[in-house]
Amino acid sequence: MAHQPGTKRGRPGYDQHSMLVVAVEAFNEFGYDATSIGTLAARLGTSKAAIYHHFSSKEELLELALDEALTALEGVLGDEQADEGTASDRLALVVRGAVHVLVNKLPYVTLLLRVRGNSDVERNALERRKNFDRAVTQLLSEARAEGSIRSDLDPSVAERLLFGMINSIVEWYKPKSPEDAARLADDVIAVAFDGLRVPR
Amino acid sequence: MAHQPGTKRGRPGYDQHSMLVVAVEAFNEFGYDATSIGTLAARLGTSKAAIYHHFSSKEELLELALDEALTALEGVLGDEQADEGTASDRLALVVRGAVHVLVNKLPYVTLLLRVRGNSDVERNALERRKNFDRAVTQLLSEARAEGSIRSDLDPSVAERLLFGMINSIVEWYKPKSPEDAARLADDVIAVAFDGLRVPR
DNA sequence: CCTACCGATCGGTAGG
DNA sequence: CCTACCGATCGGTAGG
Repeated sequence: MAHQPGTKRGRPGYDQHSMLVVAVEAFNEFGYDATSIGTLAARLGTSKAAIYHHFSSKEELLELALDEALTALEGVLGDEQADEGTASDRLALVVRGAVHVLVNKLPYVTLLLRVRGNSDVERNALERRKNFDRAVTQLLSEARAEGSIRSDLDPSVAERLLFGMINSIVEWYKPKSPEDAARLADDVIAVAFDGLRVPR
Repeated sequence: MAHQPGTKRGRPGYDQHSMLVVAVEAFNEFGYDATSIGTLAARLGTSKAAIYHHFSSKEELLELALDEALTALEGVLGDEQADEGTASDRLALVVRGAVHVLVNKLPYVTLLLRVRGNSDVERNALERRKNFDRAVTQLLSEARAEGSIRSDLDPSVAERLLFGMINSIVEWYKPKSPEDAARLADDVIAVAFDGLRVPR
């Protein structure tokens, strides 16, 4: 910020972040490639040049949006590492944290999960996601060594199925109350750890 | 077919289906929108006009590919309805069948799962997916009424989490042997029904 | 921030 | 007369 907080100078237009919010919405609706800067300008009620005032390229919009999601997800791992509990407890903490990030950063995570690696920005984001998945796989291995996670299945397959379930939330979740998000995290943990079958 | 099977006339080029296979690969690699007919022609080693000989539009390529995935998935429901077992048994049959369709029709299902509804063809495909999901939700309700599925969670949330896990397979599965696909189906059923925790 | 544009490439089609 | 194309180019629109 180059000027005092709270003061407004120049036109009462968009700042970088409020423009990013609209852009990410459009990217999720039409797909990143299919969203032209022209379409975006129309949505914002500005010109294309107005967008290039805040961002140097279409890809910078994508990069900033992906970073928002990845920083939040990586933060969940930071919380976990500080914990003193068993691997199983820390795993539950990561699952709960990831569900909350998905819900709180829904549009950014949605965009992240659709990245395919078609550019350096996308490949970099995929690399950060891979590191996250590796850390969770490691946690699953530890929980398995503890005897709290079933041993008849490969930890990396388990990780993919677990986060396949978690990540799919972006496909259908409609933001409601914070209690709703906590309930969803409980449901995910219940299904992931104990399955759909009635608890025996 | 207008001529005898086995006979070849004209150039030994692509037929509609072999061209579709290459197109679907490209759509999954770059995204449907980001894949131009020109790029496709380059991959095929043909001209754009050669593609338009076999397909009336780019969208017809998408439509035929999506239909291949949807027909296979709908077939799984047909198998289930013929079964005489409990709802729980039929649900397991659908899960196993869906995993096999994902593996056997991997590129087509991958494409289907990335459809966002940006055209009539895409919206029609989403409608057929919704009908599939509705049928599975109904099956989960029946299994719950039977007492075989936990009752502390909404059947439609359960369906979304279950198929979120199943569908995520397209993000990482690399086709290997048929035994491998059967093993994957077993793993999915184990995690979905009994969870990651050690069986008590 | 706007208007006025650029080099290039898009999906699709012509005649042969 | 068929299937399977080619070289060239159309009117519009993309990101910048």
